[in-house]
Amino acid sequence: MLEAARDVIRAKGYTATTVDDICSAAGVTKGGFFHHFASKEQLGVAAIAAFDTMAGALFGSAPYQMLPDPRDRVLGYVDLRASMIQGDVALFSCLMGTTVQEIYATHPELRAACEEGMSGHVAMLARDIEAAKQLYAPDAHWSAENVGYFMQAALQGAFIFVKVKQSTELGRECLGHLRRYLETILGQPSSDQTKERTQ
Amino acid sequence: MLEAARDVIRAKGYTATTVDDICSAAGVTKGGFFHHFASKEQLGVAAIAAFDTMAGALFGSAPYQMLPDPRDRVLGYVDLRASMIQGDVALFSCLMGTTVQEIYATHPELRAACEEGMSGHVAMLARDIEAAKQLYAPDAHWSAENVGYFMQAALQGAFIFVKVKQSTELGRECLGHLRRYLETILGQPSSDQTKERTQ
DNA sequence: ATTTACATACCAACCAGTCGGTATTTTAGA
DNA sequence: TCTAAAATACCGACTGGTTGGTATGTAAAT
Repeated sequence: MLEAARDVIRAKGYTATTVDDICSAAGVTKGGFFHHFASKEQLGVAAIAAFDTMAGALFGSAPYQMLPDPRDRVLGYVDLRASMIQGDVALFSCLMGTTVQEIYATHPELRAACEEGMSGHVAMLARDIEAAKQLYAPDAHWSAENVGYFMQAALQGAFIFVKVKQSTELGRECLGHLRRYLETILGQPSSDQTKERTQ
Repeated sequence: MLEAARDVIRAKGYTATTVDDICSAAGVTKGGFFHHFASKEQLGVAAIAAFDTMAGALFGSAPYQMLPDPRDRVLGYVDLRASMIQGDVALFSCLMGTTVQEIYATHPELRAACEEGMSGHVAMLARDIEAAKQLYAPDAHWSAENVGYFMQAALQGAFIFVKVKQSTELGRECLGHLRRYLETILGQPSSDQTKERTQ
């Protein structure tokens, strides 16, 4: 049911998604729906929380987490996200980024759920960024948390352009620029895989 | 009427915006509305076209366009956008970026209108980027158009985080990172205004 | 006289949420 | 262990309000 909501909302947007849409996608009836959720908004909050948990598990157990160098982990995150940009955009885009655009001013609880999920994700990234900064750019005058937000902003923006231009390649290329920026501020990488990444 | 649509849609999203919302915001009745527009979707297309025209005029006549160095014009664009990130997010965010998130899969005409507007905007940017590349990074293996898309992606993502975190400062800081990236790939700037921009 | 620019009243479809009821599972007592 | 009761899970018809869009009318402009 939360999975059905996740997929339908990413495809149609939160407001355009009806409770009946979710019910038929999940194979339940309206009575069953409102037995579990007090309102459509509460389902949204639950779906966002579930999405956040899933994302945390996905990236927390990703292979790049095993890399010893924190800079490699930061770049590994970007590479993994780039590799996920393929196929249907509704299946790899971010439920929170999609939802918050519509409801930030009208549904405070949903907005708060998005904020918690996204801030937590950035905090996870910021740990590796901070460690990499200590190693490679200790004197830089940017904050790790801020770089984390910029990474997510570039990612969310990439999703938007995948939707506008209907091109996953464009999304991957945006992440290529993000990667090059991170390489720059975290010092030059040891290998020369940089050139390959940037076409 | 198009202005009313522009502001209401940026605040509530396209789907949640009702025709009555726009009518009361514009001081017209429903009859008047449907005299000028065949449907809600057609109004959306017209509002996006008007928004695009306005944006083209705004940036086309901005002071930074007079700068002789194309690199300064690219950075001037980013600075202008950063300076616009203040106050109510509904008044400086992008109608197309907001709308396309919701309707990319359900309203093909609206999506096409967003694509045309955003691609055109990127093309405008790409001219200056290309000129700056010729001057400062002729051998770089990125395309000016691609950098333009990345700039817009970072900008759109910054808008999302202003909405999520309700902080215009965060948005400006994201553009600070974008600026630093552009400085890097277009060569170091002659003046030392870089440090000021990055806090 | 005809078109344009609006207004008013209205409609059919749709929406989130309700309500009474039923099947299933869990709990509790003998 | 068997059973009564209570809680839970789920169903599907219904509702009151809303929505995009229409039909009809009117005043001004061309």
